[in-house]
Amino acid sequence: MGERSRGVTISDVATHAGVSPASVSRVLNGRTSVDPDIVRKVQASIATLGYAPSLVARSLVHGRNTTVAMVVPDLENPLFQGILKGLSVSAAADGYRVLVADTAERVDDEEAIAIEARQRCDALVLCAPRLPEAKLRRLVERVAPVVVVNRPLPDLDVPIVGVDYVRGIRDLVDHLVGLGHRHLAYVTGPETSASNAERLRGVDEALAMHPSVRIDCIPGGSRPEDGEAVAGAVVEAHRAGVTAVIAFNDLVALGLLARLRELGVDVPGELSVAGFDDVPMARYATPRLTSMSVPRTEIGAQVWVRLRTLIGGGPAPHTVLYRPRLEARESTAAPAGVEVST
Amino acid sequence: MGERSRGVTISDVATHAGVSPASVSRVLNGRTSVDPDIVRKVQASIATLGYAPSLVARSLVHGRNTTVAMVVPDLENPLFQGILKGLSVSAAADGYRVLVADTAERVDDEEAIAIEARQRCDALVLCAPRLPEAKLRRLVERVAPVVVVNRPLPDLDVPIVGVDYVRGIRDLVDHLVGLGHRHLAYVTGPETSASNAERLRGVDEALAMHPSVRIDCIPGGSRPEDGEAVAGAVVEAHRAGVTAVIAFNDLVALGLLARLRELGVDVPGELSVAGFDDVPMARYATPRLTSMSVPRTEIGAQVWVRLRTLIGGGPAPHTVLYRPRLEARESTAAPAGVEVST
DNA sequence: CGCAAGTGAGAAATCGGTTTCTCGCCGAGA
DNA sequence: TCTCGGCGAGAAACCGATTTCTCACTTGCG
Repeated sequence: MGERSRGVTISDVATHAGVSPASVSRVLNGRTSVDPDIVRKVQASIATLGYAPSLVARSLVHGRNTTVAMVVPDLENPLFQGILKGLSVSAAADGYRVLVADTAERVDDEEAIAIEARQRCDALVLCAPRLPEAKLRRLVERVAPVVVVNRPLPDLDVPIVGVDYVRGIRDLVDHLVGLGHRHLAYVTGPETSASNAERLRGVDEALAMHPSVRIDCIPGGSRPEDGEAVAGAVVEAHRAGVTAVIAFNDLVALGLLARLRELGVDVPGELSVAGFDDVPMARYATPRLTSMSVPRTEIGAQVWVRLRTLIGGGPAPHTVLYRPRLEARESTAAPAGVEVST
Repeated sequence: MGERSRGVTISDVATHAGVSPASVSRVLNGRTSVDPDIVRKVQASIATLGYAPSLVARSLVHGRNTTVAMVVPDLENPLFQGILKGLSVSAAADGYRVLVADTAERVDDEEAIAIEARQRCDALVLCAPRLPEAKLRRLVERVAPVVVVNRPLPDLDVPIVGVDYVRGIRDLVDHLVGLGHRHLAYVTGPETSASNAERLRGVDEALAMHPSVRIDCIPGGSRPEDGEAVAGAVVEAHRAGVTAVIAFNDLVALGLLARLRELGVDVPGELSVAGFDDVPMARYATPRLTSMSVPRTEIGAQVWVRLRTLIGGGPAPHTVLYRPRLEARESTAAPAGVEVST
């Protein structure tokens, strides 16, 4: 595969150097000591013939690829991009490469794609926010070693790296309530999304902690278009008393922000808007978008740490949840007519 | 690798079914006709044992991986993300997977990374906007089959898929001149970037076509931070008479836009701003950003078409350049005091 | 000086499949 | 009835490395 000269093999090198293939292999891997004379001859032959060992053949012998796969629903999602980046860079430091498998949001193909991808690699990273939990559990067992991203899977010893959306939403609500808001709205994500369910739990918990606060739900989505589409409903909610809106994620928030401006709604003067994920563009929005920051590349790095342990035969590493950090920017402020008390 | 049961091989299946490994292989691949009885027995055994053939072993025999690699300087760049998406989806349709190799902008490692990535795969996609041309030419020969993205390489029969930045800039200048602007500024990209060089050629050609127009260059960069950083210089240029700014890309333009707003500059009232690439967020900026749209995923798809031809041993496919399409939005308008004539 | 231990290099087995080779068996035509 | 062609299945070679096995040759110590 990797050889440009259409196939110079280890035997070719051996013949050319007048030694056995085994010796060439020894020189290459330096496991045992070999006669300096042979080393020199072999190295010369390698250089002359332009030999590069076949990684496939090596993989066959060693039973591993030094490759891992990452299955994602949509490569265009900034969250997964960040994770991929972090994973790919960390893995590279250990000589591993990452293969991507975009399921194009087709939940039905997800299982097959994951299995196929797994066959090519030593391990798998699974980002499957939409896959029903039962299916996911079955799948996870089949494709071990595997690390799951952003899905709680109680009672399964699969390492998970995720974001504490529940806590994140609570913190975000706290921020808004602290500013003086009492009537909020949450623009929901895709119904089947696991992380949307988490966020809804966050909303519930926040309500429990702030009995005087009300949070309405507005059906939304996960992309900027959804944010634009929901702007009308948001304006209505605003008329009904809502003073702050939390969007499922930043993409939705950014779409919403753009449309609100066109509708003449002043953010944050009339209405506060917050997103989630802190995508790179959030801080360049108008107004700069308040968001909950999640360490995308750090998550990717942590995924790699766990994957590496599993590949090495180590015990299942612990699950880890990152608590999002509030990035308070311009899009959230005290509601009209409320003095900020400090 | 892919087998969960720690290695059930084709021989195990053969033994269990009471036939030869060769027959199992025949059943699996269906090349020649086999006794229906054997087929049934083999399939039963496969199901019972939960057998899955080793793709590595297959690769060794066939001499190919059904995997291609894509080398990118930075996975966080929306352009490369789009290309990766398009490539990955198209390749998947033909049973190929894509391996990513992020060089983290380290030009010096690019060559080694590319070669290593190539060894694992059947072919390579090279995105190397900063690699010096001489090095790139050498590299391209070593890693064939390869498709190059966004780099002109005259007199080398390597298929290239790219964007016609020269033409794009010319069209963008035309747009601004058409609006009435006569004094523009171009915020440059990274000095070593090949596509920045192309854009500069576009600037030159535009100047040649519009003798009365003046275009100043302002050293910039490729990220939003660079756009913010350059805002001061842009304001100065504005004072000196510049009425429209073209940024190296959308990221820079968006950063610039955010900072200009803070500086109290009205866009497009006082100053028009345009970007390049039409990243997803461009249309949600404030004001919605005028940009030159490049078909990111389509480029990825075209890369795959060419790669597939090369892998199949076909003749080097033709190079293709996409002409960016103007997406005129709110961030560009006629300069103050100029009536738009139509 | 002789024998055991140590060293290093080639031969051969192995990884897990595919593909070619070979041969037995069948039916058809002479 | 004999032979030739065709077909199908097992045996064996092969893909390109690594690793174990084997053995000749040193070396060291008694």
